Amino acid sequence: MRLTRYFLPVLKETPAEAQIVSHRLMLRAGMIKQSSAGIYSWLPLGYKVLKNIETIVHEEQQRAGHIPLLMPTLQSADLWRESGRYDDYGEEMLRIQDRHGRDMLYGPTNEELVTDIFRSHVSSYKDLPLTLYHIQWKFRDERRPRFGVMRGREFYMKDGYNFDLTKEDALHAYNRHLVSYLRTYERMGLQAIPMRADGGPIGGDYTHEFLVLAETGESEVFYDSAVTDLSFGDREIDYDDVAQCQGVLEEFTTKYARTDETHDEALFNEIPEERRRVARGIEVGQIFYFGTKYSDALGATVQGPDGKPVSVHMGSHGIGVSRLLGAIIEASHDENGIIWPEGVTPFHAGIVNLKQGDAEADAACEDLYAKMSAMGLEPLYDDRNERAGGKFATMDLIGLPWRITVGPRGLKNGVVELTSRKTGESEELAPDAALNKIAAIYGKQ
RNA sequence: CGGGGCGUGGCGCAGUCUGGUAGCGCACCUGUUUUGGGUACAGGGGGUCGUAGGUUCGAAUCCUGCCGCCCCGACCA
Repeated sequence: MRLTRYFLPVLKETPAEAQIVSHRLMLRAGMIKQSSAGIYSWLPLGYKVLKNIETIVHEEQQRAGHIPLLMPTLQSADLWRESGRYDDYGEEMLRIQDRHGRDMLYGPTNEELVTDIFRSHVSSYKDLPLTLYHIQWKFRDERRPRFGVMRGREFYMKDGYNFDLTKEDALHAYNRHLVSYLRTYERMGLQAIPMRADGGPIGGDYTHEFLVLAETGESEVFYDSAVTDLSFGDREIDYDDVAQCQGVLEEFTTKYARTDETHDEALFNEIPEERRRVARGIEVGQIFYFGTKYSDALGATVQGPDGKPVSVHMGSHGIGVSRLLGAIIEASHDENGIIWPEGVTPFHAGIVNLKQGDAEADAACEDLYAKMSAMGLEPLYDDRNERAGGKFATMDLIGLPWRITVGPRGLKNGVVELTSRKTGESEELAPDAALNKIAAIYGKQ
């Protein structure tokens, strides 16, 4: 993309309403525009990152054998009356009426809808196990939306639901989700620690929240520092292997890691003192096993081998896709702007032309741009007639991991400059060598 | 929902106390200049002062209602 043809409304000054760094940077980098309290338009750059994150979530869900579908945002109140949650959910649920006066609602979650789909079409134990998920906009009418996309009223979320014949099968689904979530967050350059959590209104004995450590996190967390040494890495996983999934769960959840909801001071104090950590975290996902709560309420049963109806065991699992943008920025930025992890960056690299209009510099940039595109990489070429300082400031703000700086001075010696956004380190390389290095980083060679 | 604060060109703000018909910086447009980390100068366009009502010869400014937004707390992906 050429910057002169793009829409990137960056701001030099920070809008007054933004208090935390991710919100400020998202506004300054032209990623979002607030529409009303807790509701945002996603401008091109923000939309691009949102879609990148969504893609990773889709890929990892499907790798784990989960099946995508799409349910509506607007739901009939009838199903919610049937489950008993129409009255229970309270003020956070946005209730509306259609022209016929029928009660509708903007879905805050989808247990009712997905269970309805299930009971309409699944009637035999042979159809199990089944895990359905979707990524869809949700609305929860927060009393006090804040922190930009981290606590919006409208938010984009992956929610999935597993249906199993037995508790054992459902617990394997639980483990499978925990494993797939570890992979998902790592691909985004995040360390998200599974922590024992509280069931809340969804209920359930088994539940973990995934937290990204950040000073601005809303939850207080207590953990053994050994958990931050754990990394999923690129190990092979067979998601059908019950023992392997169970093993990963044990590896990642045995050490003490809890939020303030479930914190146990006595257990915490058993950790060697030098490994005790009290910090803050951003919740970016949660998994539940809740048994037959919804299947009982909504009559989701299958016929077992003996011909008798059995309520299915269910769990639900969520990843806050829109919230993740804020969480990633909270975890990865500096005083000059965002530092995107390579897994989610909106463009693979920036090309800065230090002297727009100089025939040699223009030609070198065009050549880099064409070659990079041919390699399947997406560069952002700053071809504005701006001064170097302005171009560098923009690149730093929007946080592309790599920048190629092209100017007449370097070209005289046959080199361009390749700079890492994260370390700030630069090296001078022949243009093709710089390209090869970027291609290798993104596995395009 | 309790407490606090703020609404003035796209953004950041001054002006409000003490009423006299709107200003600064950034951004934008034109020209000159400059060009390896946000050049300098000159000219220019753009504002129902959140909104409705009231007081007054006269309201951004004083009074009242309403709306919107932000922060702290309690609650939540």
